[in-house]
Amino acid sequence: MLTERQSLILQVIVDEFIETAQPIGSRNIAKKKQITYSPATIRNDMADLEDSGYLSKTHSSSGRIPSEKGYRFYVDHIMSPLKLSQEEVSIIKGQFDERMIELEKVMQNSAHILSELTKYTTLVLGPEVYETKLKQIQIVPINKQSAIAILVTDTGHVEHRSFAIPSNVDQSDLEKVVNILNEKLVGVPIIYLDQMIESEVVDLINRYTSNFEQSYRILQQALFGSQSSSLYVSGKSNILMQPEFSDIEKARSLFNMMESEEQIAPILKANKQGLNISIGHENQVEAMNNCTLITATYNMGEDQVGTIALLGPTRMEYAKAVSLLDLWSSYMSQSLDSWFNEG
Amino acid sequence: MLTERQSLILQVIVDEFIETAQPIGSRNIAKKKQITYSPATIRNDMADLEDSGYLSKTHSSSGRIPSEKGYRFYVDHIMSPLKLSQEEVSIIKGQFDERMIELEKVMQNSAHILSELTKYTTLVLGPEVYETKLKQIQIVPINKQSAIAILVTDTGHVEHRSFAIPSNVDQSDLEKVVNILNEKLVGVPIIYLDQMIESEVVDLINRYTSNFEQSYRILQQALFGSQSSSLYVSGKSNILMQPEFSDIEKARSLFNMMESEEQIAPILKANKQGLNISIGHENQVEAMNNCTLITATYNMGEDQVGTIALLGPTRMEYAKAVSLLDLWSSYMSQSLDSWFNEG
DNA sequence: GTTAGCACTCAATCACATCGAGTGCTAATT
DNA sequence: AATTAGCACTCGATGTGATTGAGTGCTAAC
Repeated sequence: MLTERQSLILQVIVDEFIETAQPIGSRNIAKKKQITYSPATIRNDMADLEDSGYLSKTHSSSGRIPSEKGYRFYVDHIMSPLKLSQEEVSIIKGQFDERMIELEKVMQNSAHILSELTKYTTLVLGPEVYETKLKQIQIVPINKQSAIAILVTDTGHVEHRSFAIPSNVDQSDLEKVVNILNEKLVGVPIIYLDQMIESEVVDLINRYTSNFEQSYRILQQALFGSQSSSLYVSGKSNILMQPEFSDIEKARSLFNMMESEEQIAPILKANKQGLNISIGHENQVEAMNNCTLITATYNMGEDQVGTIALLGPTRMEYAKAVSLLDLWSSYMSQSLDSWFNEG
Repeated sequence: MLTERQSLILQVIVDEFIETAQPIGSRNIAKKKQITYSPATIRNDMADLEDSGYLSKTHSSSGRIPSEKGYRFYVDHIMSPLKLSQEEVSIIKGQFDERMIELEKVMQNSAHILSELTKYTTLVLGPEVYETKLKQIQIVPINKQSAIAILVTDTGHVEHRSFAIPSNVDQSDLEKVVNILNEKLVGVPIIYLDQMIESEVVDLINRYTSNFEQSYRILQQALFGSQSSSLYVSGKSNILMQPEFSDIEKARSLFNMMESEEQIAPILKANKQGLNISIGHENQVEAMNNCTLITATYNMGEDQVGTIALLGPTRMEYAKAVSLLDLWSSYMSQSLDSWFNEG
């Protein structure tokens, strides 16, 4: 375990490095007013900290920089939550002051605001569509051969998908099916729609329409095919501002990763309830090996419904990032609660 | 005007520079098999070309690189359209083979495909919503105080917007309004909706509902407020691969520009019918001063409905880019025609 | 009009010296 | 025993020439 003094030195080094991105030497540490020891003493502790893996050097006679283990210790044992400025608090709060109607807009705005406040990239993963409930199904024919199915959920989410109408399916068949679906399925969680249809609706449809097979299968495919997920990313270009990504190659690989939703969504989903910090190689994905990802979940009642995350260099302003995410997710959870209680 | 030989030399320099991004010297030009002159002769012509502004040097004893004027001449007078490979043609064609249902998906895919083929950034601006016709209006109440208005156009575009329901407006009022709107307005171009409502529908609504003022105004605001435009961008990170953007600052300013739709859309719209090439400072926006933007419009019958564009460094593969855009926009126009004739 | 020849320019590269912020270690001090 | 002062040492960063080589412009010859 670290001594009191070692811990203090580690703290100074991490704080300083977060700010300057430069290796820190013993003399500079000694100048800090919290520090009452001579450079030599500090050097000894620094050597110990390096031996136990909390610090490392860029070359044999350079100052020290925190290792991933060092950040980990800082995050777990040293860091204290940052008091956010009045302005920061009110920007986030303001976001939730208006009546929330469309969840998607809120998430979009949130991503934007947080990336502005932190200068990191913000990722917001909304509630899975199938965790919400069906509000209404609509079919809008576009021309003789095609139509659009629109599905609205109780979160105000609108999902739509086009499909071709086979020539032997009459439009009135489709209408009947839609009517039945609406009658029976409104209020059902999207995740249960499939089972529900099989168990309750199939017979009914068969009774009323002649072309059940086609009209139903088509609809099913259109509505329950690949769910468009709800990932909002903002401030991608902030990454370019970080000196650790002045190496174009690193920036490129991160950008490539962020362009594919399929890669990011599972990473965000994998995190547990509450706050999670993944530092450097704790991230499985190689492109993120010199990044830190901080995720926070938000809830609806007891259930975790979504995740928000900040992605930055390992040299991240941990205290600020954590405080902002904490604040945001509590507002968000609260907002979701009142939304569903009033609604 | 340029002599035959000067033009040839310019062509070699531009072609070579496009490929290598390095200044070209007279000896290297002389080695080309199309060239039958000695380095000294070429040097004289190069000096002339520099005097008249078609070439420039990076320093006093370096080879030459094309100036913007040089590119302009190349594009206007030298370049011949590139024969696309069988593969490229079939990738683009394949895109339009399936029956087109949702215009948006087509545009999304197109942006993706073209950025893959060119390694430049692709921007696709879809038909303005107001240029298309109304297919249907729907209102889906989410809870007591809020609802979502959904508008479907004949291009398969789905627009939705949430709004709060004032307490004194009954849901049945809204429904009546929606019914009237649908009866009277289906098939009307979105751009005329506003006038049409004032001239034809207002009286009717007043006759049937008690709370016309609120219900109508709300709907109007929801439906005809800020139109979400339809800009699709793909391959942004390709920019990072170009050596001219290894200067992080330039990359950053481009990224910032591309993050705001408000900045890009007008630029794309400003271009005239057909193919347009804006080289370097011909672009008004400062961030694009070392870029070339090639835009092509696509049509529906006689009317220009949208724009597709490639954004790359001024050192762009002009011939290929132009050929690809030409091919794409002809397929697209054709596809749109058959869509509206069959539909 | 074209080309050979030549002096000249300048970025790029390398070798070398210098500087200074930093270290590790030892011996003195508290 | 813990701390500190002192000192030799390391190594990146910076600066200075020297060298190289790809390029030019100009002049004179073809």
